[in-house]
Amino acid sequence: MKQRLAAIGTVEALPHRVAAFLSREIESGELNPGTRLPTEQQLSEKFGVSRNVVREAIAQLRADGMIEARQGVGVFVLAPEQRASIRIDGEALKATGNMERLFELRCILEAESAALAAERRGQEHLDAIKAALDRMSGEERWEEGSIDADLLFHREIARATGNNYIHTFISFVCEQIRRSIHYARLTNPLHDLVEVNVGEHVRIYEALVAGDPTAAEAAMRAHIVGAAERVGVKLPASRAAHSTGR
Amino acid sequence: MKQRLAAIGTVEALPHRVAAFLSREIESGELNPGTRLPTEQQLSEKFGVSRNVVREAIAQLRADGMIEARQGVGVFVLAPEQRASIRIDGEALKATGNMERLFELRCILEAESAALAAERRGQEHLDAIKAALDRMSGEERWEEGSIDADLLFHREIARATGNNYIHTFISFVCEQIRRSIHYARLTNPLHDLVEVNVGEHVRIYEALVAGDPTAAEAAMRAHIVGAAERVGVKLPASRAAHSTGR
DNA sequence: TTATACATATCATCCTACAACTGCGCCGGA
DNA sequence: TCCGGCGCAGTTGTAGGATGATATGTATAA
Repeated sequence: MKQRLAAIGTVEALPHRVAAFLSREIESGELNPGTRLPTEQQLSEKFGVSRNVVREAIAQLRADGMIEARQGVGVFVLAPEQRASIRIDGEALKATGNMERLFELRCILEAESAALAAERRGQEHLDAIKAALDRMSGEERWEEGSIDADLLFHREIARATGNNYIHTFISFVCEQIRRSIHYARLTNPLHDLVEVNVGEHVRIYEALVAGDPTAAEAAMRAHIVGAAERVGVKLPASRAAHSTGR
Repeated sequence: MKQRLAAIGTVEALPHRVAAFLSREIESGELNPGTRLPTEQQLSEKFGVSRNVVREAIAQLRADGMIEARQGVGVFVLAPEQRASIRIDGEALKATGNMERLFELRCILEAESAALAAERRGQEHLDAIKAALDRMSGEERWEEGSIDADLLFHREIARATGNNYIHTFISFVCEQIRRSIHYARLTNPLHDLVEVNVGEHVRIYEALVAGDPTAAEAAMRAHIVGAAERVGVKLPASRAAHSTGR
């Protein structure tokens, strides 16, 4: 039985499509943990691809810890708790495509990140943050380079928390933001208020230098609300104004 | 030029070993972002394996967003910030201090999540949360089933925020937590204080029913600090006590 | 009944060949 | 000299067969 893999116009690689198909089947619960997948032979016939392609697809799923292959026996679906690694990919988030929600998450993460950074930052962190700030200020308009510098500024703050998980998460969110910005530019003209943007960053930086968690958090919240508005997103007020004083 | 892959006693699959080798080279900075990897042919000769094995290794790295393959050109190293996915593997949790950092991240996400959920939850959300709570209470000891119910409780709260990004992130962290619990159980005996744990959850639930964001956030922070302590992790006090009153 | 040997199924690896794509240089014409 | 088309070499992508390694079930013999 041959089965067409979503015949989109895209030239996406075959292994990726097979992996995505199996992945959906597993996530949706059609294939319960513990069940055995069809053999490589059967899968290659089912999808109309070579076994080689199937093997690469399985390699991807196995790298994600979603399945386990036992030589001479078969390939089995793993339960979430016995997975060796976990992954979030950008595609999963793009589906909702809701910039407002993305900024909301960003606000949560970065506000706390700023507060933690204010308490824990060392001189080297301040230097790195300052360097990013300077790069940002040098730009005339809000171009690609200044977006880079902007996001670097935020990543450096995350790094200053000393918590690698926070750093990883914020880096990830920043990349999503970058893509959203690209998209937003196409739909509605951005207000290139460079000086406003830089001013907000300066206030965050000053709070970090002062080692004042409360001020850093407040400045960060204000900045993200502002940044959201500049790309045409309005955050719910209740959360935006949340816990600025503790 | 043949090169021996770390000849550990383990019978780990060849593709995994190749992927690990390349991964280390990239992480350590020996291969800068933008540089081209040797061709599949060269790699297969270098490692003394077939090209097929090399391809599977590359497939894994590509799934991690670490490299990018362009047909007819070559395979290139991607910069960390342009990776399309984030991944954390279980081994990393065993490093000292990682669990503490993980709980710190969890505290940030879940505290805000609880506050948002208190504002936005509908009746269906409350029902789902209550169902998880009941399942948890039914258990005598802190067994696998109650851990499932516990994490489900938290995921349902995340879902009640109506923000899919938050839900995805918290689900991700929850899986890490599950694993850290498994690991903690092996090293030090857990205090099976079921009633304490359930009590903390009840207080969160009540705050959600009441629609009180402040109380929900406080209850969640108290719970996570308590949960961390029960697996032998002490969160920094400054953050644990943060902004419980706003 | 039990234990050993065999047959089978399946994944793991290797191999060769070809297709698809890219970049670059060669070559002919204006 | 300049320029554009065209083919060639190199690289990844896909196909398919062959063989080795390993686990599982089965049949046979003691």
